[in-house]
Amino acid sequence: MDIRIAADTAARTPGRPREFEIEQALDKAIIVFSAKGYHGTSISDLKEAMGLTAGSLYKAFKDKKAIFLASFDRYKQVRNAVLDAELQKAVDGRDKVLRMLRVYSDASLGEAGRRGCLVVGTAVELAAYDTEAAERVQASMSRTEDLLQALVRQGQADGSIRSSMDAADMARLLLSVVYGLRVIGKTGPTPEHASSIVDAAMKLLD
Amino acid sequence: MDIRIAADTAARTPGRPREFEIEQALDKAIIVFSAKGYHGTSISDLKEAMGLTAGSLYKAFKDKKAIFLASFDRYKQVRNAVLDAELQKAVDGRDKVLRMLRVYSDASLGEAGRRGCLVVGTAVELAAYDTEAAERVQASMSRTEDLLQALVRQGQADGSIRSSMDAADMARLLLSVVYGLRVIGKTGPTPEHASSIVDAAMKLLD
DNA sequence: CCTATTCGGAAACGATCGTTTCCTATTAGG
DNA sequence: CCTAATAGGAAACGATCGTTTCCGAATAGG
Repeated sequence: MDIRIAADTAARTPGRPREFEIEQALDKAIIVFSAKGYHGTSISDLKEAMGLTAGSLYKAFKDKKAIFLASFDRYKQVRNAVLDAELQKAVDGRDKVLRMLRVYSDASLGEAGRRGCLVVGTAVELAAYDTEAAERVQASMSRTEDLLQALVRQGQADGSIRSSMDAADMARLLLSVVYGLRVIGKTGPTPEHASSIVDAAMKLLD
Repeated sequence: MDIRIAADTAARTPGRPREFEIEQALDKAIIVFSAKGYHGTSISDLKEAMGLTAGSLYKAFKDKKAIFLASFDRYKQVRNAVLDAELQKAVDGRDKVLRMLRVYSDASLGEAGRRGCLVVGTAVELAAYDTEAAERVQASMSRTEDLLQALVRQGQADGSIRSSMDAADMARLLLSVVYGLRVIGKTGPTPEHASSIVDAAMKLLD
């Protein structure tokens, strides 16, 4: 069985092999889509940013929409990895919430902040009339809300977060705060500005 | 002097008079721009929504960008009027904050919520590379933040809001909450969902 | 009444959009 | 070594984009 698996992983697809890494190309696409939005990004923009010709693009992806959705999925994967790594450093529930807020507030600063969040961007630009985009946004938002709620519950269980407020309500408010941070980040707040929002939000946990 | 003013207001411009009201047309444009964004809205979309031909559009506005900016300004004017009317009903500072949050939360529900906020949409889609759009977004956000801060200070002065937290910090957090509400509204939260966010935010004032 | 000016509307403009085609290059398998 | 299959790349596709032009209709001022 090991042999068969080894053979499978070693197996190459027939024909000329691709000369670029899909994920690296998507990382470039994410930057363009985040800054200019879906409709504001042309295939020419993507060709330049990803260093590919139209032929290679359309062999790797069905159409522009597929490039966008793949970028969205890759974005979620990368951001979730950053978040998970940060959460592992936390000592209790309250610390986890704090670190999560800081991940969002850091992402809202400077160049990355002006570039923006692909989830927020997709929600604002596409969710109203594109079902596929709306589903991914909805799933992403639910996931983030659920995570926040779990962190709050953990903090309430370990005593680091007050239990006098419903965890679900607290999570929804914090969800609103993090997306708001991403919106405010588009016009470039100062680090002090962003961290004051995080600090104020944390007072809710007392 | 009264006579001169009356003559001025009565003065008509030469040539054939315009057959539509600019502000009514802009109200239609706002709906389209909010739902589909700037780049997602074509001149054909605007023609259909506003009930105009390209000729009339380009005689009333320099170009597509000018239509958008005029829509943005009109949107701000309309929303500010709604907000001001609501604030006048309030009995104290805390009540003003509550009513302001409710104005945003109401706007985030149902069809209007899915359509979205033109300020948030412009921030997300255009602010990163369009200076003119970024300036208006920045001005709008600052104005909203300043208003929130003034309301909080008023509440702290009349004793309806706790003074143990800095008004500027509180205002920034609430600013983040209202923009977050608008983002969440794009995927259609339930009224209970939205009002639970408002209720949770109000607990910050205790 | 005549002239100047603006509007409404249809048609047409070049530019750019997203996408496809076609040819060559490069690989795997028999 | 030959065949099948895929990738890279340039050129070209029809469609749609934002915008302009042109013409008849409607108004104000002299």
